[in-house]
Amino acid sequence: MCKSLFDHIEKFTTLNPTEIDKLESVLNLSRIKKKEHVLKEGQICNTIYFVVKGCMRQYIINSRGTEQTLQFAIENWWITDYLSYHNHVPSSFYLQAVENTEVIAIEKNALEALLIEIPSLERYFRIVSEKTFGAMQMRIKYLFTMSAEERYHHFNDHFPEFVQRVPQYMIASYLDFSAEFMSKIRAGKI
Amino acid sequence: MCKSLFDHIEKFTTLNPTEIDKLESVLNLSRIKKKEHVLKEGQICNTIYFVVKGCMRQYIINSRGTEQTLQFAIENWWITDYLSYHNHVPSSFYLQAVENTEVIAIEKNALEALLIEIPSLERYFRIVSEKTFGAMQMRIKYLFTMSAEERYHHFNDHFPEFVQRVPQYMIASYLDFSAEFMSKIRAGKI
DNA sequence: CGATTCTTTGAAAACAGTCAATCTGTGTGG
DNA sequence: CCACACAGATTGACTGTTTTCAAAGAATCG
Repeated sequence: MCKSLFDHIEKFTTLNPTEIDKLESVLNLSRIKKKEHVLKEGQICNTIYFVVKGCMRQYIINSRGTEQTLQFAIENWWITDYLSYHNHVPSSFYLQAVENTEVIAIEKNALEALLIEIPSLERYFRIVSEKTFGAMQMRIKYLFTMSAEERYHHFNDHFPEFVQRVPQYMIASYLDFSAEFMSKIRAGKI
Repeated sequence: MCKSLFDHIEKFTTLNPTEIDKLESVLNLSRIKKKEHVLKEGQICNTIYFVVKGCMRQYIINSRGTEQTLQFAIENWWITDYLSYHNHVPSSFYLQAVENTEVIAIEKNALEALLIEIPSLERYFRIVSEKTFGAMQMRIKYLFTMSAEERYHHFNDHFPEFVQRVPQYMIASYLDFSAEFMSKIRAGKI
């Protein structure tokens, strides 16, 4: 069901029935199995994804062969590699389902054409992008100013349900410390 | 002169003469002296800034009283605190001129009204925001995967002129290490 | 169950920070 | 034009946080 997307759009702008129809025609509802990838390093990203249900993540594999999660997307978040998407260059990232996930996928060509046709939709994506950017600025602030332990507690306090939901090693790398260290923080051994 | 902004807009979309006039009417050209602030922590950010000439930075003061630069904006970049701007909450950041800087400032109210009027402009800001977001994703990747020394060399290789232009302690904090450590890297003592 | 996948533990080591002192350069006022 | 003040850069000794590695212990899933 695409209702959650339309509800989300309603928060920022309005679409008339014709516009809704047009938008609906470019949406591809898709189920991604846990651990399945929708993008791998080296591929060009031509799609943006809206999470209807479940959880996606963006990660890289570092020089020691360990996965590091850079971003999560849960219900009502968009996720893609915007650099690859806009510049048509190979991606540096993996996009993977953390759980069995339902997404709405939109292809770049179809979307870009539609955005020119529907200013309200352009507006929606502008606002969402700017807000996400604001969240990213705060994320960098936290990474820069808090110790590993502080980052863990802060995240745990703000997203307790999320911490239950995904494997610890993904949270650890998202907060930029090792899975072992997170385990020690949790055990109160720090 | 606002030519640089119009040139930048031309890269992504086109405005007709009427639209250019309307846009021009909301632009405030302003000179910011080196070290002068356009936003301080606790204030609500109602303005976005386009750097015509010079350099601005976003920074915070950490718990030990040290400034940490989170973002730079040089010629043709936009800078603001998007969280404060969109949610109308007190900012966590300082926005300051690194050099004597010419900016084009636009007030939120005027801009948001204009964006509804001029879809092409909405389009411009959407694309710029998404591209900046893509750059931020890469920045986080570098922060996560490279050692302090690697980050320094990488930055130095990609932006040698910029490293000359701003104080080292700002670069150091932008790359998330101490000024002292940067000094040691430069001296080859690492 | 049996096989992964994920988490925990402890010891040793590395990386980078802190602090305090010194050095360098640059712009300003006398 | 000099002297001084101040901002920025460097240095070394010490400290501490976090990583790495390896091994063992839970938990989950077909």
